[in-house]
Amino acid sequence: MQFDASLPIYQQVVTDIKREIASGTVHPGDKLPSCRDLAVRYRINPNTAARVYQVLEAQGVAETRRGMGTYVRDDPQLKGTMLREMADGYTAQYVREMRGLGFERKELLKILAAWDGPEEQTKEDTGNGKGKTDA
Amino acid sequence: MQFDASLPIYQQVVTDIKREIASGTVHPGDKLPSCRDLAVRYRINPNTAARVYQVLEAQGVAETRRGMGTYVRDDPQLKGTMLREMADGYTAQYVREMRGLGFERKELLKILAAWDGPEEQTKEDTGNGKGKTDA
DNA sequence: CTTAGTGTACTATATAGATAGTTCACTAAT
DNA sequence: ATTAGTGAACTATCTATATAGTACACTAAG
Repeated sequence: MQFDASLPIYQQVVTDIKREIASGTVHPGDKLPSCRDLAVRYRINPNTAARVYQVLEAQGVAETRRGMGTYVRDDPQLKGTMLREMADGYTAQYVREMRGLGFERKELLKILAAWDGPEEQTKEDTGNGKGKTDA
Repeated sequence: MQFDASLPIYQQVVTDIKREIASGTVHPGDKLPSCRDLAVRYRINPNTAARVYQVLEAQGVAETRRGMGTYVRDDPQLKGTMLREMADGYTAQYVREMRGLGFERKELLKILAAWDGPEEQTKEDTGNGKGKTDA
């Protein structure tokens, strides 16, 4: 995983773990990696990894048991709640940004329907621009 | 304007000025406020304001003439170029985020079509949650 | 020339973030 | 009791950001 320099690393890792829960890759009750393992996986400092778990616990996403590890909160509704929360957050931000540029919802639908931009780069895909917004 | 603590202020001001150009509030050739005026308008430090113009110049959006001020580059295509650039950037990010949550384009269209969430708060709008994503 | 307004450059201070390294406290297994 | 693995708590250093304040160089207008 590569980090965006304009956002704290620990926040990006927090978001990534929440994404894994929301998308069903990690489940409520699952044990998360130890601070030291997490640091290795994301190539970050163990202190930064510990901070990730402190934030997740503060947000009610994870539970920490000293000496035992950190676990995803065992709440069957957790996945659905987080999926809705994150999707709504992304959508609200997108609509806000596009409105700031002068686009109304109707135009957003047209742009998204025509969107074929950067579809997951693969090895063979040399990534020629292809078509984007023609508005 | 209020700033997001998780992003450098100068970057947020840069984006705001580019948004004004893309949406047609400010036009190519227009004179931008002086560093000191900009600092007053955004309630930031004059040094931070100067940095904003350095970034805008580096990005080819503005031209600085020492002793005279900073101007939006006088290119008739600038507005269109920036509008496309910013809209594509926002859309690409949105699609990427939602795909990470497991949503395909078809679902995005449904979510956006049903979206009525946080429409620009006005004085009368007390901001009750209203309906959001029901996925 | 003088003045006002411009961008630029510098010193200094303060804070947040990230790193490195060490140590401690708790838990489970042996 | 010992050991290994866990989170937590420190000290220290470094960088980026933002602030305050001062000074300088250039431009146009008087």
